[in-house]
Amino acid sequence: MPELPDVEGFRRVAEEAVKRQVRAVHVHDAQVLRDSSAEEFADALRRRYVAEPSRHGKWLMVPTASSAGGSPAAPWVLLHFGMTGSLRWCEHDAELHPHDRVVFDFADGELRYRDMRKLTGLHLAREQDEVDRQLDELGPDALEVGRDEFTERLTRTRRRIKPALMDQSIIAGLGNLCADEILWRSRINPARAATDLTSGEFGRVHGDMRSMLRQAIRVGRVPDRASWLTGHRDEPDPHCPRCSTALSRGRVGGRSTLWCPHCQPE
DNA sequence: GACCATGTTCCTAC
DNA sequence: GGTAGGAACATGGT
Repeated sequence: MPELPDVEGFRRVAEEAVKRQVRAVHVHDAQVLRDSSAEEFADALRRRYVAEPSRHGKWLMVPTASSAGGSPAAPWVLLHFGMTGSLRWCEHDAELHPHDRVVFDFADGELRYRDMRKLTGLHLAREQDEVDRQLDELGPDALEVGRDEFTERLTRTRRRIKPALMDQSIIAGLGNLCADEILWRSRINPARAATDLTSGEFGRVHGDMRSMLRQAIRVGRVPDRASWLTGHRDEPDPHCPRCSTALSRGRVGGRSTLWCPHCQPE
Protein backbone atom coordinates (compact mmCIF):
# COMPACT_ATOMS: atom_id res chain seq x y z
CA MET A 1 0.00 0.00 0.00
CA PRO A 2 2.18 2.73 1.28
CA GLU A 3 2.75 5.73 -0.91
CA LEU A 4 2.10 9.34 0.05
CA PRO A 5 -1.71 9.03 0.33
CA ASP A 6 -1.45 5.90 2.48
CA VAL A 7 1.10 7.48 4.80
CA GLU A 8 -1.11 10.56 5.08
CA GLY A 9 -3.82 8.14 6.21
CA PHE A 10 -1.45 6.66 8.81
CA ARG A 11 -0.67 10.18 10.00
CA ARG A 12 -4.35 10.63 10.73
CA VAL A 13 -4.33 7.34 12.62
CA ALA A 14 -1.36 8.51 14.68
CA GLU A 15 -3.28 11.68 15.52
CA GLU A 16 -5.65 9.51 17.54
CA ALA A 17 -2.86 9.10 20.05
CA VAL A 18 -1.89 12.76 20.39
CA LYS A 19 -1.71 13.90 24.03
CA ARG A 20 -1.98 10.31 25.20
CA GLN A 21 0.70 8.77 27.38
CA VAL A 22 2.57 5.67 26.27
CA ARG A 23 2.05 3.08 28.99
CA ALA A 24 4.29 0.51 27.36
CA VAL A 25 5.73 -0.54 24.02
CA HIS A 26 5.51 -4.19 23.08
CA VAL A 27 8.03 -5.23 20.46
CA HIS A 28 6.84 -8.50 18.98
CA ASP A 29 9.48 -8.54 16.25
CA ALA A 30 12.63 -6.53 16.84
CA GLN A 31 13.63 -6.95 13.19
CA VAL A 32 11.58 -3.89 12.29
CA LEU A 33 13.62 -1.71 14.66
CA ARG A 34 16.37 -0.27 12.50
CA ASP A 35 18.72 1.34 14.96
CA SER A 36 17.76 0.30 18.46
CA SER A 37 17.15 -2.80 20.49
CA ALA A 38 13.67 -3.65 21.72
CA GLU A 39 14.67 -2.56 25.23
CA GLU A 40 16.14 0.77 24.13
CA PHE A 41 13.13 1.50 21.97
CA ALA A 42 10.59 0.67 24.66
CA ASP A 43 12.53 2.41 27.45
CA ALA A 44 12.93 5.61 25.44
CA LEU A 45 9.20 5.92 24.81
CA ARG A 46 7.62 4.64 28.00
CA ARG A 47 5.69 7.35 29.87
CA ARG A 48 6.24 9.89 27.06
CA TYR A 49 3.24 11.68 25.56
CA VAL A 50 2.51 11.60 21.83
CA ALA A 51 2.84 14.99 20.13
CA GLU A 52 1.52 16.12 16.74
CA PRO A 53 2.70 13.76 13.97
CA SER A 54 3.89 15.05 10.61
CA ARG A 55 4.53 13.46 7.25
CA HIS A 56 7.17 14.11 4.60
CA GLY A 57 6.99 11.96 1.51
CA LYS A 58 6.54 8.39 2.69
CA TRP A 59 7.94 9.09 6.16
CA LEU A 60 5.80 9.59 9.24
CA MET A 61 7.46 11.45 12.07
CA VAL A 62 6.06 11.34 15.58
CA PRO A 63 7.61 13.55 18.27
CA THR A 64 6.98 13.02 21.95
CA ALA A 65 6.45 15.39 24.87
CA SER A 66 6.94 15.20 28.61
CA SER A 67 3.34 16.19 29.33
CA ALA A 68 0.02 15.92 27.55
CA GLY A 69 0.18 19.38 26.03
CA GLY A 70 3.98 19.70 26.12
CA SER A 71 6.05 20.95 23.22
CA PRO A 72 7.20 18.37 20.66
CA ALA A 73 10.65 17.02 21.47
CA ALA A 74 12.93 14.02 21.29
CA PRO A 75 12.73 11.15 21.19
CA TRP A 76 10.90 10.86 17.91
CA VAL A 77 9.67 7.76 16.20
CA LEU A 78 10.27 7.80 12.45
CA LEU A 79 8.10 5.31 10.64
CA HIS A 80 8.51 3.93 7.13
CA PHE A 81 6.06 1.40 5.78
CA GLY A 82 7.94 -0.32 2.98
CA MET A 83 5.60 -2.16 0.66
CA THR A 84 3.24 -3.77 3.15
CA GLY A 85 3.29 -1.70 6.33
CA SER A 86 0.39 0.00 8.04
CA LEU A 87 -0.53 1.74 11.27
CA ARG A 88 -3.84 1.19 13.01
CA TRP A 89 -5.62 2.17 16.17
CA CYS A 90 -7.05 -0.87 17.96
CA GLU A 91 -8.98 -1.73 21.08
CA HIS A 92 -7.01 -3.63 23.70
CA ASP A 93 -9.06 -6.75 23.21
CA ALA A 94 -8.71 -6.84 19.41
CA GLU A 95 -6.87 -10.00 18.47
CA LEU A 96 -3.21 -9.51 17.67
CA HIS A 97 -2.47 -9.98 13.98
CA PRO A 98 0.55 -12.18 13.15
CA HIS A 99 2.14 -9.21 11.40
CA ASP A 100 1.65 -6.77 14.27
CA ARG A 101 5.35 -6.13 14.91
CA VAL A 102 5.23 -3.26 17.43
CA VAL A 103 2.35 -2.19 19.69
CA PHE A 104 2.21 1.18 21.47
CA ASP A 105 -0.01 0.76 24.48
CA PHE A 106 -2.22 3.59 25.80
CA ALA A 107 -4.84 3.64 28.55
CA ASP A 108 -7.76 3.49 26.13
CA GLY A 109 -6.40 1.67 23.11
CA GLU A 110 -3.28 0.89 21.19
CA LEU A 111 -1.41 1.86 18.07
CA ARG A 112 -0.15 -1.07 16.06
CA TYR A 113 2.59 -1.08 13.45
CA ARG A 114 1.72 -3.98 11.16
CA ASP A 115 4.03 -5.11 8.38
CA MET A 116 4.19 -8.38 6.53
CA ARG A 117 7.44 -8.09 4.61
CA LYS A 118 9.54 -6.05 7.03
CA LEU A 119 11.41 -4.34 4.21
CA THR A 120 11.79 -1.11 6.16
CA GLY A 121 10.79 -0.23 9.72
CA LEU A 122 10.91 2.06 12.72
CA HIS A 123 13.70 4.42 13.68
CA LEU A 124 14.19 5.93 17.09
CA ALA A 125 15.54 9.47 16.74
CA ARG A 126 17.03 10.46 20.06
CA GLU A 127 17.82 13.99 18.92
CA GLN A 128 16.40 16.51 16.51
CA ASP A 129 19.59 16.07 14.47
CA GLU A 130 18.64 12.55 13.52
CA VAL A 131 15.27 13.73 12.22
CA ASP A 132 16.93 16.45 10.17
CA ARG A 133 19.44 14.02 8.71
CA GLN A 134 16.64 11.75 7.58
CA LEU A 135 14.76 14.63 5.97
CA ASP A 136 17.90 15.94 4.29
CA GLU A 137 17.93 12.87 2.08
CA LEU A 138 14.48 13.67 0.74
CA GLY A 139 13.37 16.13 -1.87
CA PRO A 140 10.38 18.40 -1.23
CA ASP A 141 7.08 16.69 -0.47
CA ALA A 142 5.07 15.97 -3.61
CA LEU A 143 2.09 17.89 -2.23
CA GLU A 144 4.12 20.91 -1.18
CA VAL A 145 6.43 21.42 -4.13
CA GLY A 146 5.53 24.26 -6.49
CA ARG A 147 5.44 23.93 -10.24
CA ASP A 148 8.71 25.77 -10.89
CA GLU A 149 10.77 23.83 -8.38
CA PHE A 150 9.14 20.60 -9.56
CA THR A 151 10.22 21.30 -13.13
CA GLU A 152 13.66 22.48 -12.13
CA ARG A 153 14.44 19.40 -10.04
CA LEU A 154 13.23 16.98 -12.69
CA THR A 155 15.12 18.61 -15.55
CA ARG A 156 18.38 18.38 -13.60
CA THR A 157 18.52 14.67 -14.41
CA ARG A 158 18.93 12.81 -17.67
CA ARG A 159 16.89 9.89 -16.43
CA ARG A 160 13.54 8.73 -17.73
CA ILE A 161 10.56 10.53 -16.30
CA LYS A 162 9.06 7.67 -14.30
CA PRO A 163 12.16 6.68 -12.33
CA ALA A 164 12.89 10.38 -11.81
CA LEU A 165 9.41 10.94 -10.33
CA MET A 166 9.91 7.98 -8.01
CA ASP A 167 13.35 9.09 -6.80
CA GLN A 168 12.68 10.23 -3.22
CA SER A 169 15.65 12.60 -3.28
CA ILE A 170 14.13 14.49 -6.22
CA ILE A 171 10.48 14.55 -5.08
CA ALA A 172 9.33 12.72 -1.94
CA GLY A 173 6.19 10.64 -1.80
CA LEU A 174 5.51 9.05 -5.17
CA GLY A 175 5.70 5.28 -5.58
CA ASN A 176 5.07 2.89 -8.43
CA LEU A 177 1.29 3.20 -8.53
CA CYS A 178 1.19 6.98 -8.18
CA ALA A 179 3.84 7.47 -10.85
CA ASP A 180 1.94 5.34 -13.37
CA GLU A 181 -1.36 7.03 -12.52
CA ILE A 182 0.05 10.55 -12.89
CA LEU A 183 1.82 9.88 -16.19
CA TRP A 184 -1.30 8.24 -17.60
CA ARG A 185 -3.38 11.29 -16.64
CA SER A 186 -0.81 13.58 -18.22
CA ARG A 187 -0.51 11.38 -21.32
CA ILE A 188 3.25 11.09 -20.97
CA ASN A 189 5.04 7.86 -21.83
CA PRO A 190 6.89 6.67 -18.67
CA ALA A 191 10.09 5.90 -20.60
CA ARG A 192 10.51 9.39 -22.05
CA ALA A 193 13.60 11.25 -20.93
CA ALA A 194 12.73 13.86 -18.29
CA THR A 195 14.81 16.40 -20.21
CA ASP A 196 12.61 15.79 -23.24
CA LEU A 197 9.43 17.13 -21.60
CA THR A 198 8.29 20.61 -22.48
CA SER A 199 7.50 23.23 -19.88
CA GLY A 200 3.81 22.78 -20.66
CA GLU A 201 4.05 19.04 -20.11
CA PHE A 202 5.73 19.54 -16.75
CA GLY A 203 2.90 21.88 -15.81
CA ARG A 204 0.42 19.15 -16.69
CA VAL A 205 2.29 16.49 -14.72
CA HIS A 206 2.53 18.79 -11.71
CA GLY A 207 -1.19 19.59 -11.84
CA ASP A 208 -2.20 15.96 -12.33
CA MET A 209 0.08 14.92 -9.48
CA ARG A 210 -1.63 17.35 -7.13
CA SER A 211 -5.18 16.45 -8.07
CA MET A 212 -4.44 12.73 -8.03
CA LEU A 213 -2.84 12.94 -4.58
CA ARG A 214 -5.65 15.07 -3.17
CA GLN A 215 -8.26 12.60 -4.36
CA ALA A 216 -6.30 9.63 -3.02
CA ILE A 217 -5.71 11.29 0.35
CA ARG A 218 -9.46 11.72 0.77
CA VAL A 219 -9.77 7.92 0.94
CA GLY A 220 -6.41 7.43 2.66
CA ARG A 221 -4.96 5.26 -0.07
CA VAL A 222 -4.52 4.98 -3.83
CA PRO A 223 -8.02 3.99 -4.97
CA ASP A 224 -8.63 1.02 -7.26
CA ARG A 225 -11.52 2.72 -9.05
CA ALA A 226 -12.31 1.63 -12.59
CA SER A 227 -11.87 5.23 -13.79
CA TRP A 228 -8.25 5.18 -12.59
CA LEU A 229 -5.43 3.41 -14.39
CA THR A 230 -4.43 1.77 -11.12
CA GLY A 231 -7.83 0.11 -10.90
CA HIS A 232 -6.82 -2.16 -13.79
CA ARG A 233 -3.37 -3.31 -12.66
CA ASP A 234 -4.40 -6.77 -11.62
CA GLU A 235 -6.60 -7.55 -14.59
CA PRO A 236 -5.35 -10.20 -17.02
CA ASP A 237 -6.22 -8.11 -20.07
CA PRO A 238 -6.48 -4.49 -18.94
CA HIS A 239 -7.83 -1.71 -21.18
CA CYS A 240 -7.43 2.04 -20.97
CA PRO A 241 -10.34 3.58 -18.97
CA ARG A 242 -10.15 6.60 -21.28
CA CYS A 243 -9.88 5.17 -24.81
CA SER A 244 -10.34 1.40 -24.35
CA THR A 245 -7.03 0.57 -26.04
CA ALA A 246 -5.34 -2.52 -24.63
CA LEU A 247 -2.86 -1.32 -22.00
CA SER A 248 0.85 -2.10 -22.27
CA ARG A 249 2.89 -3.71 -19.53
CA GLY A 250 6.60 -3.55 -19.13
CA ARG A 251 9.42 -2.61 -16.81
CA VAL A 252 10.67 0.92 -16.46
CA GLY A 253 13.35 1.69 -13.93
CA GLY A 254 13.12 -1.89 -12.72
CA ARG A 255 9.46 -1.58 -11.74
CA SER A 256 6.36 -3.08 -13.29
CA THR A 257 4.76 -0.38 -15.39
CA LEU A 258 1.33 0.02 -16.95
CA TRP A 259 0.57 2.55 -19.65
CA CYS A 260 -1.70 3.23 -22.61
CA PRO A 261 0.18 3.01 -25.93
CA HIS A 262 -2.43 5.25 -27.55
CA CYS A 263 -2.71 8.00 -24.92
CA GLN A 264 0.97 7.84 -23.95
CA PRO A 265 2.91 7.42 -27.20
CA GLU A 266 6.67 7.19 -27.29
C1' DG B 1 8.39 -24.77 -7.62
C1' DA B 2 8.17 -20.38 -10.36
C1' DC B 3 7.06 -15.83 -10.58
C1' DC B 4 5.12 -11.62 -8.89
C1' DA B 5 4.41 -7.73 -5.44
C1' DT B 6 2.55 -0.30 -3.57
C1' DG B 7 10.21 0.19 -1.29
C1' DT B 8 15.05 1.07 -0.46
C1' DT B 9 19.91 0.22 -0.79
C1' DC B 10 23.98 -1.62 -2.60
C1' DC B 11 26.84 -3.37 -6.33
C1' DT B 12 28.51 -3.63 -11.09
C1' DA B 13 28.89 -2.20 -15.87
C1' DC B 14 28.78 1.16 -19.46
C1' DG C 1 29.94 11.39 -12.27
C1' DG C 2 25.47 9.78 -14.05
C1' DT C 3 22.63 6.19 -15.32
C1' DA C 4 20.70 1.42 -15.87
C1' DG C 5 20.11 -3.15 -14.39
C1' DG C 6 20.17 -6.65 -11.06
C1' DA C 7 20.32 -8.54 -6.48
C1' DA C 8 19.25 -8.44 -1.78
C1' DC C 9 16.19 -7.80 2.09
C1' DA C 10 11.42 -11.00 4.10
C1' DT C 11 6.98 -12.77 3.29
C1' DG C 12 2.98 -14.12 1.04
C1' DG C 13 -0.30 -14.74 -3.05
C1' DT C 14 -1.30 -16.88 -7.46
